Amino acid sequence: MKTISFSPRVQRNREATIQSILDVARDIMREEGVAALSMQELARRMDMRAPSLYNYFSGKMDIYDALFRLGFKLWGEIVEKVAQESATFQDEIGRILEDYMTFALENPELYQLCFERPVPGFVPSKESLDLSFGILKRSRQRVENYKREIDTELSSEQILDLTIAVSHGLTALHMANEPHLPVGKGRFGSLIPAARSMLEAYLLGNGESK
Amino acid sequence: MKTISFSPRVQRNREATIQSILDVARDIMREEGVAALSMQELARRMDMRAPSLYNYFSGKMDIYDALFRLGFKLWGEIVEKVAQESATFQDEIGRILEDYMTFALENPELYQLCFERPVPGFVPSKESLDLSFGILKRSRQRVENYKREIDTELSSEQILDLTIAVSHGLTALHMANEPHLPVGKGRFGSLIPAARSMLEAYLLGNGESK
DNA sequence: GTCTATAGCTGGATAGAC
DNA sequence: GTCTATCCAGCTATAGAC
Repeated sequence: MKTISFSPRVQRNREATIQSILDVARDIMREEGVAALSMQELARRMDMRAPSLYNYFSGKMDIYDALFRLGFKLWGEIVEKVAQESATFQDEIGRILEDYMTFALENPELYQLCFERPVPGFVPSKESLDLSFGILKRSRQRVENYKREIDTELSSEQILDLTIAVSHGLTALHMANEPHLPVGKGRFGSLIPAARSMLEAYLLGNGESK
Repeated sequence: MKTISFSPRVQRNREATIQSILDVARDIMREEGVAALSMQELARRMDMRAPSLYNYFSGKMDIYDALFRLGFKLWGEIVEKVAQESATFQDEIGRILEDYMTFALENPELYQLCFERPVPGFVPSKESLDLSFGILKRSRQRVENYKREIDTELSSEQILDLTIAVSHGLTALHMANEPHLPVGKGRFGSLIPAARSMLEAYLLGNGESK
């Protein structure tokens, strides 16, 4: 009887609580839709009252913003890993096509929050936008380095944007139509090899097929 | 003094009122976000009380469903027009890339409702889904007819889906990043000619550039 | 067909006790 | 840091008078 009872939620410290809030928020967004997050439901699942959440975040938009940053942090790590592990431009295109869809499948709520605009009224903070823009800039730099082996009139920005557009098109349609199927399967997921061949052929003047 | 005063809204008949409700609903969705439509705001702008709307629609989801059908009706008309006016498969690909983005720019709220999933809880009725699937089937039939001039191992379904994915990728990113710019302009809008060349080269084995 | 009234609920956020 | 209490607002939808 030396201590009073503990809430089931881990209470170690402030950072752990913040982490837990973000995790639970992601659960809600995944289950009920990104735009359906509510402070009350979040508090309910945290075994808290809603006002307590305001000790950790200044409001709902602040939570969205933190998750927006988390999404780009995770995506940025994937991009860096792809860059390190790719020997050729072809490899890198193929990996990006696949890893973009994998990211969306594993983190659908972050994918939607970061790459679509499902929440009326949510505008990422400047700090968050800077983070996402930094990833874009590093990618442009990488394409610039590959530029000598690329046979096209397109600028390195255009090469990158075209690759992003193809990746996004396949992934967005996969998520909208067959989000239950894994990477590589389904109407759009199965088109990754074709999309890769298409981009390679167009950017490298190499007609080699899948 | 034979008649009492008229509401400013056109009262000719039921059909005109329904039309007007849908128009005003689109205004709201465009201004405040697709998911932000509300019966009260809708009634306010119609100079009605909210309960009166229920004489025309069974609820908010019924309005979304009507607009979903309208979106695919308009899009279907565009696809038919493109089909009629295109002499070659190349023409048709180029027109679709451009007209898909034009449709999104001119009807952003219908585009989002039909091709993204921004409204938690909205599921199109079977009737509406049948309409959208009919457009897809006719498009597949058209690609099948072109198949003889296409040099690829892809099925006609895959050819169509790859074209759709590229169109959607460019358009979705254009709408998310630079919706104020017209077709053909901006980071992604300006990539339409490149995307067209890429698809042509891949599907027709024709390296001819833009 | 339109209205008033209202049920019934959910939400974001704050004040202030402890 | 957490709570109770509360404000204030919004919403969908229905009942029933006219």
